Amino acid sequence: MNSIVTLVQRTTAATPLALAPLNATSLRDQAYTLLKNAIADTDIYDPQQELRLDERQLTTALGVSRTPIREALSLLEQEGFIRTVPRRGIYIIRKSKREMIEMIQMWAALESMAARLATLNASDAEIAKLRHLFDEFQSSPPSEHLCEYSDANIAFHTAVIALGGSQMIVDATRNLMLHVRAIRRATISQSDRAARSIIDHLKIIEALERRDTELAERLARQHTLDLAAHVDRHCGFLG
Amino acid sequence: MNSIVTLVQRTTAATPLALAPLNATSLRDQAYTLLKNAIADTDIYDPQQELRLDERQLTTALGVSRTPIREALSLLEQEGFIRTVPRRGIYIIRKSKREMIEMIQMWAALESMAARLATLNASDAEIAKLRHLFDEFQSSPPSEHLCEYSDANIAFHTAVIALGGSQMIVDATRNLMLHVRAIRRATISQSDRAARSIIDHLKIIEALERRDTELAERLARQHTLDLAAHVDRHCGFLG
DNA sequence: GTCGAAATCGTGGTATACCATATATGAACG
DNA sequence: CGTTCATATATGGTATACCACGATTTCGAC
Repeated sequence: MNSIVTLVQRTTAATPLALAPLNATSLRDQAYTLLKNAIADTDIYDPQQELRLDERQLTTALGVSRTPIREALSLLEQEGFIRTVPRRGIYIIRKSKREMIEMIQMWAALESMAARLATLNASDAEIAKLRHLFDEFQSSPPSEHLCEYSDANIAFHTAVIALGGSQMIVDATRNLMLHVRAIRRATISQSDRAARSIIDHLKIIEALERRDTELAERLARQHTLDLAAHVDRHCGFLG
Repeated sequence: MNSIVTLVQRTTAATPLALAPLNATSLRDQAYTLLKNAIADTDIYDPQQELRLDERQLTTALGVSRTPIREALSLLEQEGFIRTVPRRGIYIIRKSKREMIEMIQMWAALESMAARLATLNASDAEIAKLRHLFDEFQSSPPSEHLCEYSDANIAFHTAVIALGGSQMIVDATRNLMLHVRAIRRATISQSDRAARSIIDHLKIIEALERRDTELAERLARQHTLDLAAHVDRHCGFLG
């Protein structure tokens, strides 16, 4: 592959918006992002879903050699999204119920710590923005637009974590999110979780506003641990 | 490299103990483990320390080609141990003070969650073993053997996390440990932290034994947050 | 002697060929 | 018809050659 082709490829692929970081990212990173998004958008808990990846096939699909593909797959394997079995293939991992619960518990630990830090470090303005996130959902019951509510739900938790101001926690939570998202989609429509969820969220916001460190931490933790308990009871379809 | 040489290399390198998993690990994984340990054993906060790695140099040192080396380095980069700068080199990362504090806070979040889970799920026998870990240090003051105390200190925290029963938390904490270990080594000898540390640990053990979920969680969190505050005050040598 | 341009070199990124071996396939033999 | 062993094939692992590009050095002009 000569330089012109390489340049064209990079230019076209690295311009999802006009504002590219000026430096073309490596093919490895592009492949990594692409594959990660693809996996995140796949309903891996559909029993019909094909979970096997093929290195050679990906190279032709993405138009690059095996090297950057393999490096990207190595990263995804370390993050627990895929598993490579020598001489068998590369498979997207279906998380077991136990693993899913552990991830939610870990999420609870990190978000509650973020809530604690938020009461100590976040500005009033930042906390106020959090409340605005939910204004639109107070007017109408969430059962009418579950899909948007699910997005707002995720946005709320992401915002709380960002409020904590710890980049380390933000990064650690991002991958957990991708794993848990599929389950959250499935559980939000069950029973009356959406309504209860809003109440919980408002209480968390109030605790943050009052700078009640212990309460905010406890509420954030318990809210997510409730999800873990719910998954434990009602998600038998997980391994 | 022919097959015999490869076989010999694998056999010798994969036998730290007689009980190898029967399947020789890949060169990538061997290089990964080797480099990770090497970095962990390096005093990266010594200003004199050379922090630059060289791919080609590593290949001759380990006797393998660049490919497995590069894949191993990719993993280490994702874990935050190194950073590759195109056309400049690969550098071991020195964590800033802020990053170090964030890691300790994250540690606090995860260990306190593990303590919570331990009160709910661990057996009495497992908790009892935790107390035995510290029997030897009750007889003589820890100031007399700080080095061993530091090891025991790490062993205690690792044991609490294991007691939680969450493999996810155990894995997430393992890398944090490597990063924090260097600092813990430096801080344990300062002031009277060792003595206070033992008192804290005993209180945590008591809470676990009494199955006091909230207390165990709170003590574990506060103990580690104290370390974060200590680093914040006394570790100006960090970036 | 100094500044700048050109050549060289060093380094990470990529492509590709080759290797080892588990699994699959099928033929031969009972 | 079933079992077994040899061959083929597929797949991940590794080695290596090449490339692009920035840093450094070198050399020449002023």
